[in-house]
Amino acid sequence: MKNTVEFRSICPVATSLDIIGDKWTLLILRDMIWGHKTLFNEFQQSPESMPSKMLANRLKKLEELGFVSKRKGNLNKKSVYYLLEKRGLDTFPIMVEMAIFSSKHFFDHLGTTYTKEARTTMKTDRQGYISELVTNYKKFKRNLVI
Amino acid sequence: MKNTVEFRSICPVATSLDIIGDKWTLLILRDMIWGHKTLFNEFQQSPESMPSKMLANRLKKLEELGFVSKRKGNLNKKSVYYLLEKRGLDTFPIMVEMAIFSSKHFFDHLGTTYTKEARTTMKTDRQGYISELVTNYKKFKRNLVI
DNA sequence: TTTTTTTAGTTTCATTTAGAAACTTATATT
DNA sequence: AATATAAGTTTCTAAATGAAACTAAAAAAA
Repeated sequence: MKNTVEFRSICPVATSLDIIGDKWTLLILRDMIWGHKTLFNEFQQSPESMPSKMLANRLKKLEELGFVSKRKGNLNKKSVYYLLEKRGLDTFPIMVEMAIFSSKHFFDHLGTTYTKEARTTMKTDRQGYISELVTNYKKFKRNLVI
Repeated sequence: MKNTVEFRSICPVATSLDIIGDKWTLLILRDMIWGHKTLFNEFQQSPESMPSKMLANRLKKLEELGFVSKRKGNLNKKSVYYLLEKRGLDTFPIMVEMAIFSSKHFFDHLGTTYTKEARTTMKTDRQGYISELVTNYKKFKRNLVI
């Protein structure tokens, strides 16, 4: 098992794909940003049912790359909290573009209900939407009692 | 080998990952948009050296999904031209965000030279940058003699 | 016209990665 | 003391990747 990222070229798109180009990595960050999830078993509850082996593997990689940090609970010593760092938050614009793309082109497959206005907000005030969610996350992180 | 995309959930981010969440798919689209590449062997020349099996597999998938179209050459009957359709062009904003992300966070790895001003243009006039490249591609496609 | 080259793939096979499921270890709760 | 919970790890099978050799049709060269 490899533990360092291999860069295939100096292309910025390829470089991003070398890091986040798989089916699971971004879903963890999605759950952190949109769902304020922090615990291993919270990530497991997501509708995509990430296998625990994959989850452990990707959390480790995300930590090594400085996307997230890991904190052992003080109150409950069995809990391990994963929190977003700046680098992790900076993947958010990529995910927003992904959301805009798939709700435009794969609309049928996504639930009509939540797609309609969510997409409108993202498109009409993309930067504002991003900023607000980032601000919210930071507040959540500040107030979190571990 | 599977030939239909399986959607794991109705999350718009997950849905995009189900389609473009791998190390090769977007690189083909990158070469089409930025490099105006159209032929099988042109894609093979890219610095990431995509294996021909992967390339054939991904081109087929991209065609099935309506991201690209395939045209047999008139002039040279042995050439097969791959061209971007609207759906393929619409992945461009995702790639731009990827480029902004990796040139910000993995600067050391990318060549200093081309990173500096390319990133400035993308950030300061993101929408303009996107529109121009899309316009350029459309012009290229219109004028292409097959 | 025969030979060689080019283009666009396909096939084969070894290696790597993914994923399901059962298991483990430390801590917490009853 | 017994049971449950959280966060993983291990094991094993299936699927995807990738290197390399191969193929078929068309074009160019000899």
